[in-house]
Amino acid sequence: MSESKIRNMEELASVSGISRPTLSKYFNAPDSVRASTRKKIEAALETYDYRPNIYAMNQNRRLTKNIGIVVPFLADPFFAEIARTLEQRCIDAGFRPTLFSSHGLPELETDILDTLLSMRPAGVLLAPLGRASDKEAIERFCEDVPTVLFDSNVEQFGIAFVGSDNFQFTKLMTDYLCRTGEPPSFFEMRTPANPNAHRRRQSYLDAMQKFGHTPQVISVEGEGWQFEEIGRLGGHEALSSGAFNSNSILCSNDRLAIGLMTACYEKGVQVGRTEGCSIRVAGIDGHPFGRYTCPPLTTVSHDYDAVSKTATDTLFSAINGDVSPWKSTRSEGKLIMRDSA
Amino acid sequence: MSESKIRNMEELASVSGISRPTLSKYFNAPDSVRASTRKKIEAALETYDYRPNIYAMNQNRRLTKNIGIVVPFLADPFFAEIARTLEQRCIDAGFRPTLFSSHGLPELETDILDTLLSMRPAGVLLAPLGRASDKEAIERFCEDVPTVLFDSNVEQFGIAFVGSDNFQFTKLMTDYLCRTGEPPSFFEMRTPANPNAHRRRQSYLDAMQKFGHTPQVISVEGEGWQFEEIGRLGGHEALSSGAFNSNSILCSNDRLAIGLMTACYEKGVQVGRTEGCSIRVAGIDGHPFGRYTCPPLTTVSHDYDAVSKTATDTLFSAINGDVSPWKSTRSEGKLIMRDSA
DNA sequence: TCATAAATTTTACGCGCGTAAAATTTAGAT
DNA sequence: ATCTAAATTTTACGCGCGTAAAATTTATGA
Repeated sequence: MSESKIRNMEELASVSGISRPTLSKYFNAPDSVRASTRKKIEAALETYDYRPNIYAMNQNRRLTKNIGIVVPFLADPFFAEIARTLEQRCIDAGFRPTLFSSHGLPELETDILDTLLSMRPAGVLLAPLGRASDKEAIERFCEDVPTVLFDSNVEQFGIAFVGSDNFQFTKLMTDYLCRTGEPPSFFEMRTPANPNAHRRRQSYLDAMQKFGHTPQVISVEGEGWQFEEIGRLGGHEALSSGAFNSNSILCSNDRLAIGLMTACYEKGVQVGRTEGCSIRVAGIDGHPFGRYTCPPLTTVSHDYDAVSKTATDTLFSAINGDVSPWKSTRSEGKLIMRDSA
Repeated sequence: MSESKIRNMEELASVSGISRPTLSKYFNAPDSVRASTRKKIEAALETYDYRPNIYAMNQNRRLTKNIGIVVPFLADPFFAEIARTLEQRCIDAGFRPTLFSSHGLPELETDILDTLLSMRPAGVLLAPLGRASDKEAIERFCEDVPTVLFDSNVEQFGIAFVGSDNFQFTKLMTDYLCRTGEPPSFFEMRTPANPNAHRRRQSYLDAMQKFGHTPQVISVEGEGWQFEEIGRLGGHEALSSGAFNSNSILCSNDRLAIGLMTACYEKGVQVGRTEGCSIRVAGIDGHPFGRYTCPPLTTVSHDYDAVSKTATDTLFSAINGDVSPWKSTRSEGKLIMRDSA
């Protein structure tokens, strides 16, 4: 009943009859103390409501339980979703994830790495900005902190890369489009933020060649992460000038596709694969909102579970001391057939 | 040249010729030391690359420089955007923001408050889940930590509430729809996650009465934060049964509107305000993707800047000791006229 | 009952920095 | 040159916990 708040482990030791070092051991690994001792501690914990001071803990621990999760652009639902999954896996494994978004800004990305450095995290899951990243800063960071890169690869930094197989994604969709209609043109940003874009273009070219079709790549201007707007403006221009050789358009990513579809709407061009439609539009990424575009967007979805599981498993085993050579894992995607193509 | 890393403030003191307490003072407020001293410190800092241990700092400081930002659902671009703005303002003010998302889960929200408690933050910006929140947990939390609630209000907890004027939002849109076409029906979730929904319905009812029209509220079933899907399914049902008395539909929020528009598309119902369209759809929130729906969504946009500025200013002055009575601030929204209504 | 290993307690030290009070130096003005 | 207030240094203590080593207790089996 003495609801006097416990201030520190010392006080908890006196009221619980357990020594402070044993309490310390308990908080770091409840199973490392005898069952009877654990019972006593947990009983005391219910009466007294005490929680260790994380700053004192982290100051003295060799390694904190913190894990940093960094994504390039959190307002993109794709990253929001992958971040959510990663976060949950870290919590389940007993770590404390902290989420950061670079908001598309290279300086901010570097600042975040700086902040992370001072947090002395056990590990970091980093999706770099890509082209705009300060690669030297990332390299230096990876030397100090166990880091798994995901989504987009930058050299062979960190302990591993985990992402999606962009070649398989694009080939899958190119294949589908060729089988069900005209071979597609490819719609992309000329200077994409994300290096995956180059793999996607190349994979499109490879697939078209393999199928014996003539490829066409439409590269539109635009910088930054406002992909929808870039797609819309570029789409207007391409449609006006009759640039598309095909009535099937494969977009480098879903957000670009959403923008292109808006341009089509604004130009009165019917999108879809049914009668009366004059253009098919497909994307890549499995964007959560793709289901609700009009028409719903045909796309290739990332395997969020596989990517996040591989990324966290790799990081956790590295934290536990497993030293394996640098490795790249790329998950396959699933075709999501909807009405846009 | 002696690139030997500085381990702590003590070592920096010896190499810089400045005493440790003065260095401590510098790191807490660079302007609090003499200009000449600051020069010396900053010169040393460039040669030796040292950064204070945040855990040791936070352990001893009366108050940390941490600020928690909690949103109910980060995959919603509205919250991603407001979180981004808040984050930036905290950084600019010299604080260290940490971002959390409840992911729509009440237990997670409580866990986050627990985590925050152990971080001893200087303050917290909290957008609660709403109806599903553990109100007692929030109340207890607010007693211990200076907290500004935003987006959706829960009682009069914390030091203030900052949000949008949902009455003004809804009235503005209702007014617009009445002036430009048939008075709207109102489309909402029967059991909304967010309490703002009730204000919006009430405001719709008030406005309709004021304009002398008969209101109609369509409440659709569905739980959780998958608003688009709820809107789509509810939309299908309403369209099939001919439930709508009006050809103008005001949706309680943009995501619901996006779902309804998808339902319209799937039913072959033309949305828009031009010739040949049979239904107008409007939303509320200024959702970033509303510009790219087909047709683009007419909506009322939050004043992100005003909300985030008021929220952070309120919190910062509270942290600085200003004790003012609980206050609620609600910013007005701007009508964004597009093609859907 | 006794031996043995495991768990726990005791004891002691250190982590890196905040902070307070007193002693000293410095800057700016007289 | 002298004075005064501000800045700085010195000195000293504490924060809450990790961790190591030695001493002690406990559990388990023979």
